[in-house]
Amino acid sequence: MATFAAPKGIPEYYPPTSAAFIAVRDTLLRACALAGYGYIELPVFEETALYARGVGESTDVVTKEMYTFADRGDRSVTLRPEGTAGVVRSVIEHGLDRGQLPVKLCYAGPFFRYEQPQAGRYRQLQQVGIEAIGVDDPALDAEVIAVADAGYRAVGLTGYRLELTSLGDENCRPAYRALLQEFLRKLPLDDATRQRAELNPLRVLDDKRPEVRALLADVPLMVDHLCAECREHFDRVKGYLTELGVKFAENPRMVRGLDYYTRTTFEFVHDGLGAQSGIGGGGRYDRLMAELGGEPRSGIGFGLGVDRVLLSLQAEGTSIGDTASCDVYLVPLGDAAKARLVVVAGALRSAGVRVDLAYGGKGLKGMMRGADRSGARCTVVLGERDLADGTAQLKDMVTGEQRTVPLADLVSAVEHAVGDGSA
RNA sequence: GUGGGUGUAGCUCAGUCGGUAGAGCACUGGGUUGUGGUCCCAGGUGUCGCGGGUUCAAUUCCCGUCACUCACCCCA
Repeated sequence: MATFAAPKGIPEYYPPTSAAFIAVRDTLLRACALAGYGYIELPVFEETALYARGVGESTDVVTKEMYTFADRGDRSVTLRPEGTAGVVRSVIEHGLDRGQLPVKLCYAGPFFRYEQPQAGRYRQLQQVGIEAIGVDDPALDAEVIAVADAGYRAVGLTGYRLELTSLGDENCRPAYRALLQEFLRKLPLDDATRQRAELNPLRVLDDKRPEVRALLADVPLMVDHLCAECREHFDRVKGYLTELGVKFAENPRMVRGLDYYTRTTFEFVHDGLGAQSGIGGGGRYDRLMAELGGEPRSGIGFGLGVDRVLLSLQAEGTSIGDTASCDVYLVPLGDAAKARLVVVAGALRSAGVRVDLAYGGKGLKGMMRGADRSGARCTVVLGERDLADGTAQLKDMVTGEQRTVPLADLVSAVEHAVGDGSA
């Protein structure tokens, strides 16, 4: 009998670890909500041209990493490789930028890139992201970065750092690009790198090979060739971050893989992860709205990798999320007791208490073991003797203390026990 | 797409210098016929990734292949 396996490179989260996944995703989303970002749920696939034009024709993401296929109507569609293009498309399509600006949106979900999987790099990756469109105030750049930082701290991460730079804009980048190319052409580079220098020269700055790094010792840097406007914008972003207490380091050689970035660009890095050390990143994309056919509005946002945050937490030895499957575990001895506890379970669930019940024909010891494994704070044991007395046994699983409560008061007694942590 | 590593029980792995295999964890029951966590006892499962070669005999050696994994590239 042939068996099935999940597609290559796709992580799955099931209990008990799914609790941490949910907790990280929701905590990051909470950080976004705290700053006024409204949730947007987007299609998981879009017209291929949206990404080709939005992300950039020359990027690796577009040229070799997209899940592209023809639908039954022979339209070319692509599983979303990132979130920003879809958000911007939706903003334009629904005129979300006609109201008060900036439009502030956040999202969460799976993204897809056809890459060779390795530690921390998956073909289906989970991101939480935000986009703020329509205002180019440097205070907004600082806010976006601070929201990411707050999110990481809220999930309990400590060992990460923030790298920051400015990529300039359409006024100063073309001149710098030409300057950089001129510099690179004089270097003894291999063919592949030479080709990259012509196509996307900024990408060469990111080369990790020591011999290439050595050649680049005196390479001209964008931050030294920013126009006055970009210079001031960048300085003010840094000023706001300092006032916010968000620590950062300038990395003038930072390169992002998506073409739409302008001006402020940042990346959060965690050193406990191995080769794939970026746990989140983003930046400003002041030309994307116009590029995709909308009003020429600025924008800035980030994408945070939920999978990599989970790996980072693991590397730090930190845990997050409640792995207990219920608050109360009900243990019936006999059919009459079970009939009664099934009803109690329903009543408790209506009251918002997480309840599980021992099913199957296990002995008391086995059912109590089930109670222990469930992580429940307390257990209700109901047998024939209790039933005859009109009572039940309520046991605190931490202290081991057990007391008798009238069946009539059971629901409120359990609510109380679960609420204040003592039976 | 290119390299290295690894494929043995549900999981983590040991092992067989060639004679068809074990431990821990997990699970179930019992010790305790109405009480979990610690302890003790008992219980089961494997086409040893797949295909071929050498051999009396291959899970072991050889070749191929697939999968997983780490890394390059790139990114979350």
